[in-house]
Amino acid sequence: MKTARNTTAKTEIQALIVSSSVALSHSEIQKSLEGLCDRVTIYRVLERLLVEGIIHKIVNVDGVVKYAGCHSCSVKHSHNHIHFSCQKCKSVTCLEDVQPSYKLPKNYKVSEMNFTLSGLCPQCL
Amino acid sequence: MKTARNTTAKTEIQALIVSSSVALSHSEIQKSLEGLCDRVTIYRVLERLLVEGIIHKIVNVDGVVKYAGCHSCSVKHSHNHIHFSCQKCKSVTCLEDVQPSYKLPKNYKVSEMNFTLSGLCPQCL
DNA sequence: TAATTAATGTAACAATGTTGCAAAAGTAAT
DNA sequence: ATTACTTTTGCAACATTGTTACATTAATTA
Repeated sequence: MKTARNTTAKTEIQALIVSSSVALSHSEIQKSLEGLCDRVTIYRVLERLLVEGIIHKIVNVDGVVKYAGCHSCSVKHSHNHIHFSCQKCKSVTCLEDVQPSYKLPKNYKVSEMNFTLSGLCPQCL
Repeated sequence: MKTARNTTAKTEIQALIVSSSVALSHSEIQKSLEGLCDRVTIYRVLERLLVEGIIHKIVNVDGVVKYAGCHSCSVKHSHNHIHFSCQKCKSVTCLEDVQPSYKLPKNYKVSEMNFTLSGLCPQCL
């Protein structure tokens, strides 16, 4: 059977993302790790953490892909929360408590939601 | 002064996007044009159409960048509408009538909204 | 029709992401 | 601790998407 292994790369990357208050991009992670492992390894570890449900992936409004830890998914793994993207410092934050409402268009079957607000975060305001 | 010129590339690309019921990606546009112009020209024409406010840019939840015509922006150019992304046929549609509501988090200044619902579109349902 | 300059094609480059394969490193059993 | 097994890694190569510089082409105006 296939058993997952705990490697330095995985441990470090996971700790980095989970302890961060904002979502991190691949290149930001790479910079933080300072050559601990290869570029490709980071991609593969991220993929693994996604599958394991430890982190989730966010495509920002500018197309930059970021990763954030799953803080409130311990019981049910869902990501129907708003993300806030700061136009000044480029940070992406999960606003886990904000649940938007909308009138469901007919004949559409919704299975996922992706809601990002852009503007200025509290730090940049 | 700088005067815009009507070229074949611009005319064709604009017609393609405006007449399409779904948002189109760069590669989809390139396929449709069948070598009418270079890859780079398409990027430049798209940039021009964006600046002129004829089309708008959508970054889909999967990170694919798409372009759609501005149908209801004749008076005021705003794009605070929902987009629907079909997980089966990969189409992205503007649901211009749907306006979501949400409780604004304090200390955040919102200037833009990006809301995409994923699932199955009427054609794929 | 000629002059002006916007727009294009080409080539080169950068960033991001994926894949195949051999080497390295966890894990479990001896 | 050593061995055997197989996951994970590093490397190289490649694909896609997007940008930039520069010479050429072509749209507009006089």
